[in-house]
Amino acid sequence: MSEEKENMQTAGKDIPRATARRLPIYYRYLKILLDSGVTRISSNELSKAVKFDAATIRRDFSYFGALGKRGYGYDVKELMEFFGDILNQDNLASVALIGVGNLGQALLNFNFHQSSNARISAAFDVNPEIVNTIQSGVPIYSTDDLEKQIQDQRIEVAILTVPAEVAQQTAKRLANAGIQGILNFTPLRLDVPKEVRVQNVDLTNELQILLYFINNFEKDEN
Amino acid sequence: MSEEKENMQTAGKDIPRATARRLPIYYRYLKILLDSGVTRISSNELSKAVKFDAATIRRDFSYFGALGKRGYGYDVKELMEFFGDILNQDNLASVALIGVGNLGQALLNFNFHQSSNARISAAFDVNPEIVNTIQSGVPIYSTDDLEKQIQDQRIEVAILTVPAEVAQQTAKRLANAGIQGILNFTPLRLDVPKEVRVQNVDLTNELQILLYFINNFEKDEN
DNA sequence: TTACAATTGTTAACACATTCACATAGTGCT
DNA sequence: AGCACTATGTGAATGTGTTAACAATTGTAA
Repeated sequence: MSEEKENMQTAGKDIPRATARRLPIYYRYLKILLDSGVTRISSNELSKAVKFDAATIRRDFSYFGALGKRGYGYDVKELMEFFGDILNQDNLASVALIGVGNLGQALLNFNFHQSSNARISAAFDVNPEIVNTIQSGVPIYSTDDLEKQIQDQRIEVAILTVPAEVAQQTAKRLANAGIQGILNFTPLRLDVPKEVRVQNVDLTNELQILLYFINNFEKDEN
Repeated sequence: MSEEKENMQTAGKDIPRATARRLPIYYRYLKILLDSGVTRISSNELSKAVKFDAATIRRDFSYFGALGKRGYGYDVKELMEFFGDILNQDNLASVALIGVGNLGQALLNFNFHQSSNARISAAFDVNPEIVNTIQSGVPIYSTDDLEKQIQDQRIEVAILTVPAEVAQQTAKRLANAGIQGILNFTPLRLDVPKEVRVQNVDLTNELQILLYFINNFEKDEN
């Protein structure tokens, strides 16, 4: 297959990864600002809220064009709507949750929908006691029906919260079923075809990193 | 060579952040390898498992001295023990969980202890129905007792899973109580004194980033 | 013992990310 | 309308992270 790396001008330009990771954070704060009646904001004020350097914020915004006004700042509503478009906020994404254990259960309750353009529309587990029930408004299917449901419901993203032992084989099935992205909560580094994007969320790791920094740097920057 | 121990003790300051973030991942895989009887490994083999470039792995290891042998690779047991020391694996850290809601509950069950040197030894909540009970072996205290318990139990790290509305004020109390690190699951960017380290885990964000990249046909790691 | 294959440790180049610093352009006051 | 501010957008400098490439060194086999 030919990879169309140049063709991604669709919604944004060639946005640096570090900038992309900050977009949802900007978006969230802009929404808060708008809700509390703030109509304009400067990069310096925003900097205090989101804790990124003001120059970083201005540079980030500038990748999308000249969104501000010199001597004035940025119009909150305008900016928020702009980022809303980039983040596809008017388009609800259906997400599958694979593995309804402790963490899976919590994520079902978590209600991503409230704070993002995504919604868990199907969950899967092997436990016959919960299969075919509805938890937090989400139907639990048997893992046997993984491929069928993903295709029927046109689900593009999966949240993987299965035990480590079955993580790799499940990821393979997800990839075969046409999933485009996996939010991976297992500690394994998944092997997937290159067209599938994996975003790792490794809770044990985050805690260990925090402990490492505390033990090794008495005081330092964030 | 013979000053390996010294390197380990003093290395902290010079280790790049990016390297530090990979240490727990190396450690985990080395443990898996050791458990399955593997005694030696090359940077290339390890690269296939953890999905970092082999040169990156060698560079990471080299910050701690010459841990391998040319033409041979790395001794799994030696390496694992070395990283175990760096990550303070023989020293169990007591962690407080603040906020026993959906996510907090899941993290209580999660049992960090099994896969790391940390253990949740106290949890806090405002809900009188669960205060003074024990959940997953962890006592739930009233949030009123936050400062007292943290100081009595010499807890240095807190996992913050409270509602966003009270996140900042709780963080302030944690900082005042002498907490050194916060694993922040709330969507807020906390304001804390510079000696307190914050590690943000923003679940909605991770999902949004994944969706953004999928929608914009890009492909890269983490 | 010597030769060969394997694999490290590291230099130098590159790539990505952040920040400084300021010309520029627009705001808002009088 | 003019002037003093303000805050953007960005070139240049700096900082951080990754990777190609290979000399150096060791294990292993004959």
